[in-house]
Amino acid sequence: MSENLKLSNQVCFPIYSLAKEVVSLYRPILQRLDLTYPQYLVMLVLWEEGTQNVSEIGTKLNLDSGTLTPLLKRLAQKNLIERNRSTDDERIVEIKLTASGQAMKATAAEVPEQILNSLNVSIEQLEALKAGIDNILNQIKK
Amino acid sequence: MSENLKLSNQVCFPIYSLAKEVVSLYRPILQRLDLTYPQYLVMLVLWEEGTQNVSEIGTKLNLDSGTLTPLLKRLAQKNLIERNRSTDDERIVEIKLTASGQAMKATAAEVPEQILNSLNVSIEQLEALKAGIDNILNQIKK
DNA sequence: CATAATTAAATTGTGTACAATATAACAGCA
DNA sequence: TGCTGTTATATTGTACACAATTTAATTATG
Repeated sequence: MSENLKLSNQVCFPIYSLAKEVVSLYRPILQRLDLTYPQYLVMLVLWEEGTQNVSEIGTKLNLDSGTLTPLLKRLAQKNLIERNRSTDDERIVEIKLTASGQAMKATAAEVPEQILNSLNVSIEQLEALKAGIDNILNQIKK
Repeated sequence: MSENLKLSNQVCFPIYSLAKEVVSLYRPILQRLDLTYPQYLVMLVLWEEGTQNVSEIGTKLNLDSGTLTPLLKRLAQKNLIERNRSTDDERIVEIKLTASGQAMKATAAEVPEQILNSLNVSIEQLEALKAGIDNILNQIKK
């Protein structure tokens, strides 16, 4: 196989591995908040943008209702969010932070710093990686 | 939050998204082989390196027995591999390609090219991304 | 040699992911 | 109004992913 052809394996597998590594870097840090990484992503969306419906969250995180519905039920069970059918359009479920969910934002503010520390990489390296990834993500979406 | 602190989210989420995108690029292509991406990775290891035991595969792919045992049982059910306890050390399960699994190697040879095409990115961009990812992966492992 | 410690897989339980389908609600229109 | 098509979410089924535990086999040690 030519070197160019091997390249797809040599890039795709590291992407797959890196994503798992990143999630496992978050795991011990988020454990203190009793959150998984996808749950943390949902909370980030709600902290940044306030009440959202399921499909808005799904669009922002690239997750469908088959993933989000049970995840959101778990967040509701932890009393971090409320799930309410819109009275306006009863197909829509609005996801709203509870006081407890809102309060968690302050504690969670430490997470990025802890991740940056455990990533153990220079800002320049991160910027370069981000540029490379954004580049590919944009190409793929076309 | 400072720009530097935001950076971890701005890098980690794209990594997580890109990995999912990559797997979903493989999905339609691997579907013709009736393989998932993790199953394809296991087959690649066996095609490249021959008979391996479970933990050797796990080390190479960063997967533990909780993931591999059921995955390998599915590959065995498709008659692509055989699972045999080593007579030498009965704790060890040797994973060996069947004739059918070996034969699939030829068909699977087209996969990298199809992925490269659907990635729709220049070799240079891929090389740059690979360098960035390998860099971070090495740092994290320390 | 007997027992303790280690090792390799398997199992169990929880939590994503996503395709396919189902359900209910809404919108457009004859 | 009644029907049709669309939309938003939920459900079902399959397949990872990994922590924690279990089981069986091997190795180390007194």
